[in-house]
Amino acid sequence: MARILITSALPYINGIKHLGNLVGSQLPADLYARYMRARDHEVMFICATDEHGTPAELAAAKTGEAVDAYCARMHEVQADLARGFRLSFDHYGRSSSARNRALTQHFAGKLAENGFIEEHSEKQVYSIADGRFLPDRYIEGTCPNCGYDRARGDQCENCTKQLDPTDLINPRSAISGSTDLEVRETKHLYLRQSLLKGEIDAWIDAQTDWPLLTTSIARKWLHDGDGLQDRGITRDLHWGVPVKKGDAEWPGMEGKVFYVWFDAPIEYIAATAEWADATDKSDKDWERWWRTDKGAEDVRYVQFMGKDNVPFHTLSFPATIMGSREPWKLVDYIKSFNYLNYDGGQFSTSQGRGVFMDQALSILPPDYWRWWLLSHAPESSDSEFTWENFQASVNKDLADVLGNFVSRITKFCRSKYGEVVPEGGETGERAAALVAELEIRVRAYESHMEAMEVRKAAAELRAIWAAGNEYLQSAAPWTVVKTEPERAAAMVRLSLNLVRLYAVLSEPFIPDAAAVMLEAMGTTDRSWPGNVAAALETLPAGHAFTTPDNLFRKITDEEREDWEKRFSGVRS
RNA sequence: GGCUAGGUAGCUCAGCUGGUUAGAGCACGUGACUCAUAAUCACGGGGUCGGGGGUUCGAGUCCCCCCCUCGCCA
Repeated sequence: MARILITSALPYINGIKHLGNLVGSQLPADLYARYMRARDHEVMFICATDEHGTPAELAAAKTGEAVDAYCARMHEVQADLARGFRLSFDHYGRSSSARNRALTQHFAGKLAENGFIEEHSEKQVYSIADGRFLPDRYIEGTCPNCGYDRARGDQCENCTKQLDPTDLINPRSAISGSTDLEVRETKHLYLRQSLLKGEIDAWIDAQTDWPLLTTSIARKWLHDGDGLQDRGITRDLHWGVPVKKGDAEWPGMEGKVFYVWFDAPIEYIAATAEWADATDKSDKDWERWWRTDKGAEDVRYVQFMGKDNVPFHTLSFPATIMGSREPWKLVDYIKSFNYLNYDGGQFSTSQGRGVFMDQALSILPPDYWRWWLLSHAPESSDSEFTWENFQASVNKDLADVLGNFVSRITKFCRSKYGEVVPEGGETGERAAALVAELEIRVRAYESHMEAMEVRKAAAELRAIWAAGNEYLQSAAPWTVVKTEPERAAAMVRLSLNLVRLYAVLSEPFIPDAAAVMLEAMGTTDRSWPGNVAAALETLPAGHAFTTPDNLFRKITDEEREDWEKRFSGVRS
């Protein structure tokens, strides 16, 4: 039994995520976690909402809530949706937790002690009306280069010229529109990543089994231009982790907070501590996942994320951990995803384009979405969601291939033998061939799951389902039963056992349907098939079962057209 | 403009270090079956592997040039 730590990139707090966000990290991470648990490994699966920063403050201001109340509410909304999609987090934490505050301050203190923090004085624009400093994106004005009147503080979107906020003509706050601005001197902390460049470089070089997508992004940032740059880790905001050196005050940094990218990944660790708190465990229990001096040396740590998150996880977060000079666990494998497009364009949170998690669940149960998203995960390149493809995939794979298999065998058995696994007879050559095929396919499925080859695993699982239909079709118990009822009984017995096997194998993809299948088969035996032949003798003759309702319904053309229209525009 | 990843059957995609007639699922056609959610199973049609050069006995697979899509960066 191995110990596997799994984290999914943290969804930002300001709003409901779309299906592209879901398939880019949380969903494949859940697939992997469920599979590893099914294989009897000890799994810690962690996710959390990323709550700090200006976007959260602005979103709260819009709804008229205090920012902490807004975050608490939105956390519940997102946690609810995660449950709705059956995401099996051991803990769904919050980056605004007390644990993360303490841990973030602890890391900052250690980094300072070890000489990896530098104080910089800089000039920034302060808005008197808003009572705050305005980061680059939150100040607008006229571009001195081209005259475009909505240039942002960091860049003019019209002529692409890079700007300093102080260059803008007639600058105004993008938050309130106020022009009552002044330039103030402010001090910030920088993480001296440049000093760690050699160490990070060597570490990346050692990751020979990582996908090119991951290492090439890291190398680009390490080697381009002047190499890895130091980064500011503090901001003049109210909402965030107060800047402290461990438990101690940080002179000159009063009223400032850590920048969100610094505290967010630390939340992976803090959320595990939150898990311990929530389940009445001790510090030891979470530290054995994260501290290599306290039992984590045999943990395999896998991170899931979209490609946009790769730089933070290959450079910034490792720099934080390495620079602490404490024995924290570094990631062992990063699984990154490309983007999912929506019907010829991009999913867009800001424009409300695409299908969002709450909308998806309002029209169909989670298994339908899980199956389509995972079997079309954007692994090797960006992939595309279309309603037509979704309908075809769900109807064919889930309803016709798997659902109908369960339906035809349980109903046939019920009408000929009653709702009991029939006894007698011997299975023949066809059954032996089926077992041999499944033995090969199940091993292939396992190796794809272990390698996190999500699409390939889905394709293999589908082939495993189809093998059951092929067997039934060629064995034809409905014909055999007329002349040799015992031989037909053996075929039915084998097929009912296939239903249980399918439930066990399919659970990581479609947990609800798997639960229904197991319940219908009247068993709680979820043991993984070490040997397919043996696994197909789990339900003995005389074992009672029930005939379930259809596992999946089909999506009609009318529904598809309706949804296509409903989700074509902008979310209201 | 620089960089990454792509451009393979109508659609969504596989094709590792170059090697027999280029694969899968869906869609389409024909047949079989009738237990089942008008489901299933078998067989078949369909591609000059973005374009052009080159290396090689042999290239979708390597090299060069060009075109197109997507993303990141400046």
